[in-house]
Parts: sequence; C-alpha cells; structure tokens
Amino acid sequence: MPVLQPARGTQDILPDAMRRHRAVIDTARDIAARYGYAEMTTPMFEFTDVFSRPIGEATDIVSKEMYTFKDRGDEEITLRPEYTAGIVRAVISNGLTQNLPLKFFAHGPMFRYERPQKGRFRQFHQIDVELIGAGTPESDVEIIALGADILASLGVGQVCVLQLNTLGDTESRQAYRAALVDFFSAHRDGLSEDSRRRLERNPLRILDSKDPGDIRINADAPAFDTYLTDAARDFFAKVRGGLETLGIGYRINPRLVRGLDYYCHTAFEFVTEQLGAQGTVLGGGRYDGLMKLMGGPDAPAIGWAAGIERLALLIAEPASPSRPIAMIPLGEAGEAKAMTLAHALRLAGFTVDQAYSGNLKRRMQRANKIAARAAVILGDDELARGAATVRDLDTGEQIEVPLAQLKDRLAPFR
RNA sequence: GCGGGUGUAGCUCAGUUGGUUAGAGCGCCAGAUUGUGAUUCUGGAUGUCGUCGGUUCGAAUCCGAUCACUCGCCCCA
Repeated sequence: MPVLQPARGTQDILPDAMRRHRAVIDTARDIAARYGYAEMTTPMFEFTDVFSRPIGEATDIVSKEMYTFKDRGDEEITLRPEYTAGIVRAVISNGLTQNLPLKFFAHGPMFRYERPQKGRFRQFHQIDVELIGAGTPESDVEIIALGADILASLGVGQVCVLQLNTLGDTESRQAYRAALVDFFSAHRDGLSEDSRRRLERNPLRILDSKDPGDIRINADAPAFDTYLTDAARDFFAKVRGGLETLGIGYRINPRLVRGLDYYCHTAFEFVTEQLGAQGTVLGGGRYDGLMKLMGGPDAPAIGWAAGIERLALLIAEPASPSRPIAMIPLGEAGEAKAMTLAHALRLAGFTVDQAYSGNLKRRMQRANKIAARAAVILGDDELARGAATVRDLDTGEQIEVPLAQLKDRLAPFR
C-alpha cells in the first residue's frame, strides 16, 4: 500500500549496516579459502521442483513458506529459500560429480515467506559451505571446525555454543522413529495440539517442543542412543573425538533434530542467547541422501549455513574504511585542475572525494563529515603559483605544495 | 497462520484525567572573518502525531479496521 515503504520483511542495507555484512562475508570467505573451499554461487531462483522435491509437496515449507510463482513462460519458479538444494543441483547439472570431493563457499540472499521478527526477514542473507562427496567423520569435523573458526574470527565464538547431535543412519533412524511413535501414541492425550499433529508428520520434532506438558512427557521418551546401530554410534564417537582433539567445545543436545529423511548422522548448531528466539547463528548437518534424491549419484555430503544479519548483529563495529583526501577547488580554474588531480591521485591509489558544490566553508564541512584525512585546496592564488594548499584535518596544519610534489606530500595521509 | 506490545520531526524519545499555538536532545539550515572544517555562541525550519474510518462541541490521546515494526507460538529446508 504505502509504496514508499519497503515490502514486508525486506530492508535497505545502508552503508553502516553494509560494512557489517561485508565484514561477515569477507571473514567467512577468507577462512573458507584456507580450508580449501572455493567461492561459487547459483541462481537466486530455480525451478520450483529443485526445492519442493527434496522437501515434500505437503509440508508447510513448500505449501506456504516459499516465494513461488509462474513466470511469463508459465514455468513454476521459486526464489531460493536455501543454498544447499541449488548447489547440489549445480553439481549434478555441471557434471561435477566426476571431481568429488567438492568444497564450496557461497553467500547471497534467500527468500522465505515468514512472519518477520528480529533477525528473521523475508529476504535475508546467508553464508554457506558445502562438502560434497566426503562421508567420513573427519569431514564432519572439518566442516564444524571451519564454522567454529569463522565465528571465532568474527569475535562471536565466546557467545555461541556448539550443540551437537546424531540422527544416525537410516536403520537407526527408522527404529528410533518407530519407537517414538509408539511412545507418543501411548501418551497422545497428554500431548499439545501441535505435537499431536507432529506425531503424524514429524515425530522427531515433538522432542523439540516448548509446550510444558510436552516437555514433561519428553523426559520419559526413549533416547536415540539405544537405537543407534554400532556403525552409527562409532561414526558419532569419531566426530566427537575429532572435535575434542581440535579443542572445539560442544554440548550434546538430543533434541536437536531435522525433519527431512535425507539428513543423517551429524546435526549441529551454533546457538547464542543474545538474539531471543532466533538464537541459531549457524546450523548444518550431514545430508547423504540428498544427491541421489535429486537425481544424481549416491554421494555423501555435509554443509552448513549461517545468517549474515544475525552475525552482523553480534559482531563488534568493523574497522572504518580508509580516510579520503578531500579535493576542494575554488573557481573554474580550480575545478578543472581538481578533476585531473583527483584522477591522477586515484590512479596512484589514493581515496579521493569531492563535494562538487558549495563555498570553501561548505566543502570543508563536508570534508570533515566524511572523515577526510587531509584537504587539497585549489584556489586561484595557489594555482597561479602552480601549487595547492594541503591541510591536515587532524592537526589543522596547512602548507602550500607545488603540484608536481602533491602525490609525494600526500603520501603520509594515505 | 495464532497471541501480546509499539507506531509523534531525519534519529532517539516526552506529551499530564480527550481541550484549542504538539515539545526536547541529537542532526539539519543560517549567521558570528566576503578563501578554512571538527569545538563554542546566536538564530531558524522541522511533523498529513503510521493510514483509513468512528465516538465527541473538540482526538496525538477513546473505539474499530488496516499497514509496519517488535516479543512469543507455529515453521525452521
């Protein structure tokens, strides 16, 4: 309705906020590169099937939380709600399954039709890493360590706790799921309305319920541990051992579950208490079943994604950008000279800003506002002498410098 | 999708039991040396009181709807 208001759940990212985003992305990219994860990206929209098939048409996610529409060519299109499905699709489309294992880093906007809250938007941004074609516990350790390193490097490691769980292998999961359904069916009357619905759709999620009655029942619910196969238990033990070797602290959270069948083994989330209900800052897990489900070869994979907005809320103020030199011409001769001087200085690597209007006072005010380090004043007086006035804006000291020496004399102000 | 809170200047907010000209700080603009910023001093402008409708002699204030933000639930790929 009010056209001058951004659409619900979207926001402008103005320079101050953008610097925070940039800091998150740049830090993550650098550290991911150290682990051998190469940056790539996929389209912001895909055929709807890419996302709906692995998730299931009947789920809330697909039926009411995706930005899905028909384009002018009558194709069913969906704005990507996550990175993983698109990346797996790209791996298959490009025949990259020849080159496993693949290690990717990506970042970009995601779209989910949800009710906005703090740190939760309809257009939001994620960083994402995927390790495709590696199925050993060591690869789980690597990808978690990568996440931990990034969080530490962003200075938020102290306020995030790594929660860890296993979803076992298919055999373990089916046995556990059956046991849960049996157990909760016997306690059906005590369950909340939401959980009775979950009983059909997604019994594991009951374990995660916030309803007080459900929590009481959960206390007696069967534990996954007793249903794990030896192989699954061994896998999890190796993951934990690896984390311990690397000194990465974690807390086992048996209620940390995933709803979809292609997930297995390791599930993890780095959680903070500083963001209210939207406390998960980075989450991921192993998805060995997805590649095959999407029509590719049967390749194991693991990955995680982290919300840039949430991380941006947690990090300290990023370092200020480099301070510019303010070019301040007075009069027509000065304007003409300023253009060529500014160009030459920029080619030489200086940051140079010019206001383009106002008298000297006004331009000095502008120079101050943009935190310029120095001002180069080009008036008729000094131009007649082939010189410019250079003012140190921190000390107020001011000297006249021959134009030929300008570059050298400005060097201390870079 | 469900429930609670909030919406007043560019920003952060104050506005008494409905009462006539709606305020503060910061910021912005102008001036205090017609070629010198940041400090200081003086002056100025801020505004459909989110929007629409209702109650009333009279609404920023009460009621309803709607939009947005926010807290929790649902969902969380």
